[in-house]
Amino acid sequence: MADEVPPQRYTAALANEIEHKWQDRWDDQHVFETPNRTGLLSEDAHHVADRPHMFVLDMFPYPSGVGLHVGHPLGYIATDVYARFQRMNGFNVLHAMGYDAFGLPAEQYAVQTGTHPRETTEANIANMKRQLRALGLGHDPRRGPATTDVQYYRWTQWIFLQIYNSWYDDDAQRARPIGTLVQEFRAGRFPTPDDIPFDELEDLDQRRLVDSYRLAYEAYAPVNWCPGLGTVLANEEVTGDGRSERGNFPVYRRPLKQWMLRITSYADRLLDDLESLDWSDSIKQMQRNWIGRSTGASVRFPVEGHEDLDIEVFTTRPDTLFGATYMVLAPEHPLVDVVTANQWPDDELSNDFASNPLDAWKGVFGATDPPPDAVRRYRDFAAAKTDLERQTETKEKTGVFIGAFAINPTNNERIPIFIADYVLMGYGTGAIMAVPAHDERDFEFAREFELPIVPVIRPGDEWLTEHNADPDDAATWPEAYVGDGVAQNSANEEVSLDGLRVDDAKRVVTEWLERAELGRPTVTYKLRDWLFSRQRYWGEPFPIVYDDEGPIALPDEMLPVVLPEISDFEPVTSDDPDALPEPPLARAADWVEVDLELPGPGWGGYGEGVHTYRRETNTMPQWAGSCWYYLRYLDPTNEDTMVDPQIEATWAEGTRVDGSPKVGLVDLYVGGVEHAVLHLLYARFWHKVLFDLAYVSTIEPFQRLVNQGYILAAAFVDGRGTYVDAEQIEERAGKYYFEGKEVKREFGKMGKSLRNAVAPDDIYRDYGADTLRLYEMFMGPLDKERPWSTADIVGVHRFLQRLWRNFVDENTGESRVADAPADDETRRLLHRTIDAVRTDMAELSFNTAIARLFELNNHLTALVQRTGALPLEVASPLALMVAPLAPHVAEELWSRLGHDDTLTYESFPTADQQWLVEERVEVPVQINSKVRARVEVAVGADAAAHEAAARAEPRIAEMLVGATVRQVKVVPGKIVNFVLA
RNA sequence: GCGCGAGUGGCGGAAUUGGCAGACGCGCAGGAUUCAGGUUCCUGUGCCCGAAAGGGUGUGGGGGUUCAAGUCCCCCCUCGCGCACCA
Repeated sequence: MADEVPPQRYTAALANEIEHKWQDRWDDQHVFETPNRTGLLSEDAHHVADRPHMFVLDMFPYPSGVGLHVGHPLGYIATDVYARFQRMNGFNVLHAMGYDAFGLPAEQYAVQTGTHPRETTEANIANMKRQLRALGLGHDPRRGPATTDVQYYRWTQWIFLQIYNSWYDDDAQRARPIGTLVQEFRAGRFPTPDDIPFDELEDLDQRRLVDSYRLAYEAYAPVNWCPGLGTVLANEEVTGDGRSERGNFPVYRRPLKQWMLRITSYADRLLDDLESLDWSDSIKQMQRNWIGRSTGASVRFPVEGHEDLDIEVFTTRPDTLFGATYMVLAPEHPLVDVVTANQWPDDELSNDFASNPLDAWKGVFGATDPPPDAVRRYRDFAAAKTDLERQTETKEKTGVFIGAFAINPTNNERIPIFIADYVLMGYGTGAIMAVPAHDERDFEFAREFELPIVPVIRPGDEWLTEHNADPDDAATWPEAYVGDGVAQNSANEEVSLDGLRVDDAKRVVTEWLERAELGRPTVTYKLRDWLFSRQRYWGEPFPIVYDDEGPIALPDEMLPVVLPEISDFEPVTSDDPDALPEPPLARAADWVEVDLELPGPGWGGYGEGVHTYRRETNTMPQWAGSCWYYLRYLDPTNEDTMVDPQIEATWAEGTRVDGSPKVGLVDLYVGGVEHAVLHLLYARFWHKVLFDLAYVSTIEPFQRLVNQGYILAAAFVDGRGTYVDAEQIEERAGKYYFEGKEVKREFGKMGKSLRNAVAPDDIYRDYGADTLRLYEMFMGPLDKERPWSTADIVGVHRFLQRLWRNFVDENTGESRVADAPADDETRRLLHRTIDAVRTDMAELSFNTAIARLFELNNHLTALVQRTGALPLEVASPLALMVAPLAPHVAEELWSRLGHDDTLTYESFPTADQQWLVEERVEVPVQINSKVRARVEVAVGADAAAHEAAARAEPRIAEMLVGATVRQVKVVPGKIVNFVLA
């Protein structure tokens, strides 16, 4: 069998031989080492001095211990094809791969086995590097740091210090060094405690005041505490049903003192600058939703019986203020305890309300006891609900009256105050004015609790007709009216909104609120500050120590703060939500206690002499290292600075796809959609801080983002609902069997959990790496999910075999390429192919580029069979066009054409216009829009010539006999259509 | 519920500005090579009628605009993803 295969056929064995040979050669000759134009790594810059620069980036991987499956490298192959293509277009392309190596799995493995996480991590990185090298990825090996390298995280710590030592100047809309804040205090721009001049404040007060403005600060605030992981988590790491994204443990809201980063100061810029990025609309929309900006007004409602107390609410519908008939506070709102009455109000209610609804307002929680007990009971009820219950439960409104009244400032009506869990403490002010006529939730609540519903916007006639509703009587309404309309019942002595449409009414009422000092225009965000500390071992230590008064930043010279060696890596985990976080580093006693002489700025008196300090024992979250790794790729060996600004500036040059100057540093960033809000938001935030502080010249990190689709694969479930190994499935007559028993087929993301992973090593063995690369690129558009089918691989493998055979005699190994001219038809096809492949590659449309190459190669197969030779003028450009996709075989063919150097830096072929223009073109002829014939006309022929040619076509002529031609439509070069009467 | 995306042969997928639907690949059928299987090469392959010529029909469903619609407009269905009491 195998012995009958021709000795020089392109089989897996030959492919592997070629692949190893070229991978070794690329390394030996440093082919993919990309020089900087200036600074470090610029020794070879003369090669590229005049080349434009391009930065092509992958989301770097976590070096997992289980190794890669074929779904992982999809994006890496795509960026590699693009990077190779652009190198051949004359760009100096930066393409490298680092490792996001801090994180839980290595630490959990360490807990189980005692193996130091560093050891596990390094072994995993080595294995992953081996697997990626086998794919032939053209990475600069000098530029891929691991976030766990001390020389890397030293700069992560340094960036933290920059953030810590900055404050956000809202007027200038940018971060500024903390020193300038002191100047502002001295100049009197910001208030000081008790209006004491800054320099007359106690040192400690100065320090506290300044600390409260920093972009990195400690806060005692409700955070996501996950006892199951033994750590706190960022909002972004908690799933919708209140569990940890990692490990799926329950998460509890608890007030704890933690490090926070002031990302909310950047909310507007993070939102607005999305406009200038070439990202998909869906990712932009996900970021917009996460930031959640809404504009409206905050309004202060006086509270009856509390002269100097107002409750502030936020609303996006200030135009409906006259219709506010009650108020709702979040159950945990701090003013609830102040405002709650001791007794229920008595009959006086019936003076203000048509009937006495007190019993309805008390509901089940206040039925028997006075308001304070009702409040306590309701709070217990609300707190006991998990987030999951809140979600799955029908959104039935619950709540209770707290016995107190606020005053609607527009009309001085008494409005009852409720607490209800449909108002969230975490958004706006944690209190709302309820306008049941024009808000669905308030409407439901009002119906439930028999509260008045006052229409202040007249619904459109269509809505009124449809619901058979009376515009003045909300009792006839089936639901709230939330659309546009004309304001009504909205006038007092100072202001009238009546007759205004919603937008105008908003403006007018907001102006009045400001004049009357009752409120002001306000913008709120869903985005919260970023919880930045974790109770883990395997992360970056903070460059922070404490004295008795609080945190102190270490000076740059004391970096890096190296992670101490300890033996017990285990965080204290528990099922008890009341357990306290306890970081493993706290156990490293000789590391935690440290004697230092700090050259402090003078506040707090910690600058003089050697003192004993305690180190911060929390570590940074995994996102810290991934926030800036792309910057380190630019200047990975620099020991003096994070990145040489001049080097950053050269890589920042360039244009967007549409030719306008780019605002983001990285030209193309490819990665998974799962980072839509986490990594991509955090990295943008850090980049903007670094921009404000003039460490980088770009306002955004990633100009163009492409999310590659997942690779799906068939997965099989047995009768018990367990996934079984997809490799052991037998198919018979459209049914699937595992160990003889029938199983059900599903499709899902390839991976360990569905037991449907395919290892790249198996594919190399059976087909070679070039085949794998080509297959992954041929499966479909990069950004679409696609089902893996090992059976389909033979298609691209056959292409490579045919390609090989067209160049090389399978039996003798001799070249079949001859320096003879190609015929015109072949030339035309070649140049059309070049033209199309160029366009497709530039648009990342690799699947269609490959299809074009198939067509050309199929044509050549017939040609070689007919003539016995492949013309050199076709062979050379073909090898070059294949090179980005299947670089090993292309290099081999190129060298067999007599070239000594790698083709990496050869020019990508350019189509000769002469061979793109056809002399004659075939045009379909339609009768009544159905194609009935085709005619050939000269290119550039006019409409009359087209019509004449069509009429001369025998079949058309026949069909036109005796028919009345009502109209003839001609689009020259495209179509002729006879419209008959 | 809101937002985004997608629905095209047996399968993966192609189709600038509306202008020959199904490129390319898999699979399938037939043929050549072969003792045979496999490989390789050639031919065919949306569906229906037909020996063929040819005809009809066809891009989730329904309507519309147009000489012409996968593409534009309106309504609906299904699937995937994200968000979800955000005031």
